[in-house]
Amino acid sequence: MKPPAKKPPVARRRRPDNRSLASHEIELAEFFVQMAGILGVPRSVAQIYALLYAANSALDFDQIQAKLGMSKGSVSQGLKFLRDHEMILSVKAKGVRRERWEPTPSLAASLVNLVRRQVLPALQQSTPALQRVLDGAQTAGASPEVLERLSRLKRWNARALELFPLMLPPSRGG
Amino acid sequence: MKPPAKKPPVARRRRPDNRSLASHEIELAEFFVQMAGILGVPRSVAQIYALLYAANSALDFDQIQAKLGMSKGSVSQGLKFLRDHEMILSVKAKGVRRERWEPTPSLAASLVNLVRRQVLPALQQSTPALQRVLDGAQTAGASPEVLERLSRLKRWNARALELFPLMLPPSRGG
DNA sequence: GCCTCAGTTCAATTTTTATTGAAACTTATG
DNA sequence: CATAAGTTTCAATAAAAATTGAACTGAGGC
Repeated sequence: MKPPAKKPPVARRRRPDNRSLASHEIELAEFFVQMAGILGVPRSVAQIYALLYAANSALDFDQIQAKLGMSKGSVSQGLKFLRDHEMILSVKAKGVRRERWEPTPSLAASLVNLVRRQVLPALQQSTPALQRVLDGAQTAGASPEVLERLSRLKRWNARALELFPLMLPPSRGG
Repeated sequence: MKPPAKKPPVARRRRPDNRSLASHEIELAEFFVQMAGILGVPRSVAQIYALLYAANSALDFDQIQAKLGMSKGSVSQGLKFLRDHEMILSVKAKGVRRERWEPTPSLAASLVNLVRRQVLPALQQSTPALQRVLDGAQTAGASPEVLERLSRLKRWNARALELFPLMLPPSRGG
């Protein structure tokens, strides 16, 4: 587990100093980076999202790269992640090739999506696995307490699978 | 973000082969490891928990180390983590120095604890931060849309802070 | 009071994950 | 069709996180 933030986390890494960002943009990025950390989303993705979130208008690839001092690769991957999770939308002006990005209206929906994509596949996989575990334990002569624990786990798993899809309609087309 | 499990994840790392674990114990460990991954809990911790979860009786330090083929350091830190999050309990027989461990009765409560400890401090910190962001944006002449987004974020943060403590009584003594 | 056992700490190391950047790919457009 | 803008890919590299193990601590027993 990541070391729980000891003292002043003295910036050891050579990060661009983002002179072009206003202080409130920097602070918002810090907020998103922290939240993203909990969800296992990389810093660069959170930074991009924060930038778009606080922007008065949609931004294009190069603006993002310049403002954050980030490599093309990171910007591309970050935008892909955000697109895939329906957290940003492209705003196309006709006659303009370049895509411009802004956050989707509902951050809430995006977050639910994000969590669902992490958790659902795991839950689905584990349904048969937990059954096998229970069978194995029974065969191996596990105590009644252990069998009870394992059954409870299996019931939970099943219930979570039922409940999850109700949180929000799945993304269309997926 | 961790590469999303490409092909057969051919075990590259030299992990102990745990010959002494029954197949259902191994499969349960895999389940817990996967779930732990989502919560950002290290593999070794999940393995220890799984071992205790499927054990017919409480296990001591050396038994855990032997069964999992893990270093003393990892076992010590893993047990500390599990203790700190109230996921295991020590069962003391008198006249015996060595501590023996078993899972706490409620995995649910433990998980809520775990999540709360990750999220609550972040939410608390961000309350003033988000206010500053909003003020800064206002000063910097942000558009009404941006100001609206930021206010919504702030309201959410506040609401989450209200709601969280209701999930379960906080651990006593903390 | 010393010795031993049980466990902890933490610097060094290994493993995993994120980021970079140059080359490759993909269209719109002259 | 050639060009070039816009973007993606991916091998190499950097950074972060987990694990190890040897030195250390401290509670009991003797």
